Parts: sequence; C-alpha cells; structure tokens
Amino acid sequence: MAGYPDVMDKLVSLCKRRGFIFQSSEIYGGTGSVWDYGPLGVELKKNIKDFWWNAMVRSRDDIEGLDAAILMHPRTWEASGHVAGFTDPLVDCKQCKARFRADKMDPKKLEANVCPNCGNKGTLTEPRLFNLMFKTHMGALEESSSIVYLRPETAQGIFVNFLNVQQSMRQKVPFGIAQIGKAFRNEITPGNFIFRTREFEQMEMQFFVEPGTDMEWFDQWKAKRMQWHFDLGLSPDRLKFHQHDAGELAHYARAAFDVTFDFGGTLGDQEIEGIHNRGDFDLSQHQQYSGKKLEYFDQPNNKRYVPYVIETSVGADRVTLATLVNAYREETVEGESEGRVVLGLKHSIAPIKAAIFPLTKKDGQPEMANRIVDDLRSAFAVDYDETGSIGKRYRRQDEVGTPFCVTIDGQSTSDQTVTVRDRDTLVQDRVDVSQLKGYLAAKLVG
RNA sequence: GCGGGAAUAGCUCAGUUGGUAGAGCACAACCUUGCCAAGGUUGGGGUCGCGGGUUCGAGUCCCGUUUCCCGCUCCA
Repeated sequence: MAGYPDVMDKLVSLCKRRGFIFQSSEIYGGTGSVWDYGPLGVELKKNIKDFWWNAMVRSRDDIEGLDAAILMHPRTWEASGHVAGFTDPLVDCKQCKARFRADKMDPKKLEANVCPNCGNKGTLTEPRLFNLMFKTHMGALEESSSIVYLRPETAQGIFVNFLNVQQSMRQKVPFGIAQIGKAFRNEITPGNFIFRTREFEQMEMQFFVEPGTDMEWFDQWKAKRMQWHFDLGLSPDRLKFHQHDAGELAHYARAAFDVTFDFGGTLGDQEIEGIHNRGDFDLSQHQQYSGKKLEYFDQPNNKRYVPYVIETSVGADRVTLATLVNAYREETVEGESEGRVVLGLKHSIAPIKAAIFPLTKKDGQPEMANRIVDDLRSAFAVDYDETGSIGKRYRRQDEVGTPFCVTIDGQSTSDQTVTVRDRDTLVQDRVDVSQLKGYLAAKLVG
C-alpha cells in the first residue's frame, strides 16, 4: 500500500515559521502537548469554526447555538459517568515494564499476580487510578467540597441545558443544540502535534429525537457530516467511516461511527469526528442525579418521553490539522529550477484571501497598492508585501495558502488595471481596479 | 508511567581527542532587476533546553530535570 506521504515534520516547521502554530510557553522549555495558534493559525481555525457554525446553526431553524461554561457542578460528572469511567485502574509489571488496565485483565491472573506479558509471578503493582479529568478548586479554600473539574467534553453543557433551550426557543423535537468550546483531558499519551492534546476544542451538536426514530436520524447525520468534510475541502479519498463494534462502544453509546482522515505516513487513518447514538443515557442520568425531570412533552400526540440523542462531535484542532495536511503540497513549476510549497486551502478557510504587491517601490506603485489594500480590507483579509522579488512574494503567499495575489505594475498607474494571479492555476487575469473587489468576491465564493 | 533516541540562530543542521560557536536557507536595510524563490553590499540575531558537578577550561564528560520523537500502554 502506497499511502499518503508523511508531511507532518515539514508542516510543524512551516506552522512555526509562518505563524500558524507555536508550542505553548516555548521560552520556558515548552508545556507538554499544548499549542498556541499564531496570527495565521487563529484565522484558519476561526474560519473552520465559522464554516461549521454556519452549516450547523445559521443555515437551519432546528438547531440552536449555545456556549456553556467550562466549569460545571461536580455532580454533572458523576451523572455522566466520567468520575467513575474516566478513571482507569492501571497495573504495571515491574519485571517486563508492561502496563495493563486492571479492568480489562483476566481476573484470575490479576488475583494470582501473574503478568500476562512475561508470565512472571508477583511482579505486578497494585492497581493505581489515573483520572483523566483535570481537577481544580472553586473558591479560596481547597476543601474537598469545593473540587470542580475542567470539563472533559462539551456535551454535558448541552444536556443540562436541554429544557432551557427547548423552552426558551419554543423548539419541538426533533431539534438540536450546537456549541464550540474547549475541553480538557489529562491524556496519558498525548502527541502528534495538535492531533492529541490535553487542552482541545470541540465542535459538538446534540440532536434530540423521539425514541424509535433514532437510527433513522443517526444515518442521516452520518451522511450529512461526511458531506461537510468534503465541503471543507478534505479529499474524499482520505475520508472513511469506522464503525465501532460492540466491544469498542462507549458506555453511553447505542451505535457509533467515526469519521477518519488519512494523515499519511505512520499516523494513517485517525478519528476526526465521532457520530454517536447516545440513546437516552445522558438525559436519564441527569434526571436521576439531579432529581429534575428532563422529559419532552409532545403536545399534538399527548406523549411524554426522554428524547434520544444523536451526537456529532468534531475535534476543531484535529480538523484544522487535517486541512493543513490535506492542503500541503510541493510542486515544480514549469521553467523553474526550484519548486514551490503550496497550501491548497479551500478559499473560504484561507487565512489571507488576497495579497497586494507593487511590482516596484517607485512610480507611485506602493501608494496605489495601499489604496487597494484599504479598499479590500473591508471585505477580505488582505496582506501587503513590497519586499523581495515578485516571484519570492508569490512563494511566500503560496506557502500560507493565499488564493490570490494582486500585482500593481507600470501599466496599472496609467490605465487603472492590475493583474490577479491564481494560486492553483497560476493564470493571471488583467482586472480593472474598480471591479477588483467584485472580481475577487466572485472567485472566493468557489 | 516504562524503555530507547534527541535538544546548538526563526528553520534544517555541522561542530575534531574538552580550548569560550559555524553553514545554508529565512529575516531586515540599501543597490540593481521588474510577473513566478535572480545578483550584490551590509546587518540583526545563540548565556549551545534548564540546573548542578568534574576540570585551569564544558556545546563536548557525569548526574538531575524539562520538552520532543519512536515503541509499550492508553485513547468517551
């Protein structure tokens, strides 16, 4: 199997050099597996989040937005199963250094203290608990009653607000609640750049449906979400569904599919989105733990029920990484000795839409270029560059995925036309300045 | 957490048996050119991840530590 090339190292380097992603607290030696988005990275990620929000919330009547707090009542996490289920009892073999989950081991071997790997007896440590939730304290005193958790998933903020949203927005089942926000997990093994980090951002939508119609909705959302990834510009060849079998299913799930993206190299296919049928697990749990009814009353049919939930959950950082990996390419230009590096980002998510260059620093070209920049700024993210040869400036923009470069030359100042160069086709159009904004707007839609 | 490897300029890396740091690219200024990484001149940048130790002297040797990579493990 050929597989896609491993571009991760080059991408990490490019991301740092060009202001997409920096390691957190780098001057102190870096903080483990935490990353900061730089000037271009924050634009890219924001564009991706907007693309999701528009598809999910703005373009539909039946999904409402939400921004729930990161800190929630501690009982939330007992109800969700995270206090118990997010804690893995781990056993280490002192002899062969292998590590196992005590709850997944053969109970007889655990009881007899026999290592499943090397077979030695009496070399296993006692099971030790690793809770994957970050803990902190609410209030000034560090008393046990004041322990709160940084949320390990955003979903619970939606579940506890189910009735608030439904009633305030007068929604009828089926409807959904969507939110984008940070979540935190003390992963044992983070890594692979921004793929698995301890602080990450999720884009989640929980769709509430009548029990019995859930599998139908599940299939519908599966298809819809895959299409979204296509629309984002990810190569369909690199996207797949992965179905969870019974053993893989999370404690809450009735059915689950991952959308995987082929990151190439040794990383290969990895989950970027999960689509889960959570049944009524969460709402029922919260009913039980809070003592508050979380039922929906279907007035026309005079029915009362706890809705089932279809969840779609995308890692914003993972999708951002996928778009970068997907977009990265090196190519040779005809008649050129040196190749170029291009981020073939879809126009709508590119951090910079157009770069404006004066061909020379003389003859009023920089002044004309700056007037154009000022004019376009209200409509697009634009960049101005007058340094170095024109070819070098094109390369700089190619590398950060800028779709269009506008060049002001000697002819421009007399006839008020400029050339617009397309990142992908390298075709240059001569465009009248008065029509430039409309010309770019039309091209950028595609 | 365990085992192995690594850390030197913004990036990629060199650095001899220990003798106080270099290259290419990038970046900035100027000259020249003017539509796809041209050329020239000049310049800014590194307490060699951090902290100890050995030594007359440490990028180099030793110990600790942090971070990254690979493997194990794990991954709601």
